[in-house]
Amino acid sequence: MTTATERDEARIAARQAREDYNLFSRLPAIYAASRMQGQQFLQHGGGLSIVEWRTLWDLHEVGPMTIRDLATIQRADHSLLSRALPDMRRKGYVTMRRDEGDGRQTIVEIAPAGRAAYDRAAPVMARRRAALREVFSEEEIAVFVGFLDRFEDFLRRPVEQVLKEETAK
Amino acid sequence: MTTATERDEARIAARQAREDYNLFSRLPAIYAASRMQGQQFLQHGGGLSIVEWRTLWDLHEVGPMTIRDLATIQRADHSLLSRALPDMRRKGYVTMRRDEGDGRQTIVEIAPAGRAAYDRAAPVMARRRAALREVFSEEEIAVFVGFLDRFEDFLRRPVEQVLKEETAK
DNA sequence: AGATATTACGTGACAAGTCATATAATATCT
DNA sequence: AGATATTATATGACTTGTCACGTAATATCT
Repeated sequence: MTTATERDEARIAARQAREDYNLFSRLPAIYAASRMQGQQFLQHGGGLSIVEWRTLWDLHEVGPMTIRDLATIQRADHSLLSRALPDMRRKGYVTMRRDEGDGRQTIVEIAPAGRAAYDRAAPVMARRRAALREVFSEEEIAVFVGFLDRFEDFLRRPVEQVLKEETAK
Repeated sequence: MTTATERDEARIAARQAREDYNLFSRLPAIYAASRMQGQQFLQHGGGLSIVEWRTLWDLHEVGPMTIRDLATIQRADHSLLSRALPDMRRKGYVTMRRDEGDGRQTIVEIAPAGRAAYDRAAPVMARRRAALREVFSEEEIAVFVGFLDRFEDFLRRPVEQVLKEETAK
């Protein structure tokens, strides 16, 4: 706690250096930078949005899927896909049909225009991934992903559980 | 590339497992989970939003700052703070005054109601950070932060530079 | 067979980020 | 002293996430 009444550049710099080690503080900027960079790469590869790219890539690699399947692979809420897909259908990128066996489900499939858009963006995005592998070794990525797994497990613990453990101590 | 015409659960599972090792794919969900969990913690600690909490914490630790200072510490665009602060002033959390020496700058200072809101949220958020230290050792956090630093450096490289390096090869 | 529970998707509402642009104030240059 | 360049903030517009809720279809139970 400070009783400082005037702006103090040294304190500002110290605060920033300290927050560099706060994982919670680091994520917003890194995530935003990743998204912005991804969007810029896609601008060079045909102009797809991040969600469009991700979805076409998934459909291209896996084949037809439900909205729930896409949400599961992308670790996102189904509403994100539910909202994006009608526009993608309008652009001719995908087809959407109700599943004959289960009327609740929608089967999404890549369409020729989507395949073309995928073909245009894929080399650019592959270059991005290759460039990252010049910065991190395969072993380092494995360790990094291990940290992310553990961090995500922590983030998904119920808040009440985390707060209750303190009371038990 | 697949020519699959039917939904295939094994392919879906394989795709998801593979994307687990794609750092770009991992970030959106982890960032969103961090934010949602942070909001839930704050609900237990007085109801501040994430941006409000971060800002009050910074002002409490450092003292008066400009909007640019806050944006620098939080590694965020100045517009995020510029937008949040008038509401925080309206709630009595902060005061805002033009700098006498430089009329372009706004000096933001924590106010009594902000200090009270900070005091209520701080123990809850401290518990969150303490709980994370039970999951990661200090050494592991240092390595993790090193990876994040390198990743962020990569993410901030101009796209043209990354794409040009391929051409040079 | 009918009632109840569960699941899949669509939509409302919102938070939190960014980039771009405009305005005002200051710094620098000639 | 005046012109030009730079900087700080405010605002427009947008993207991408989530949670909550409603509707429709299916699964399960009695």
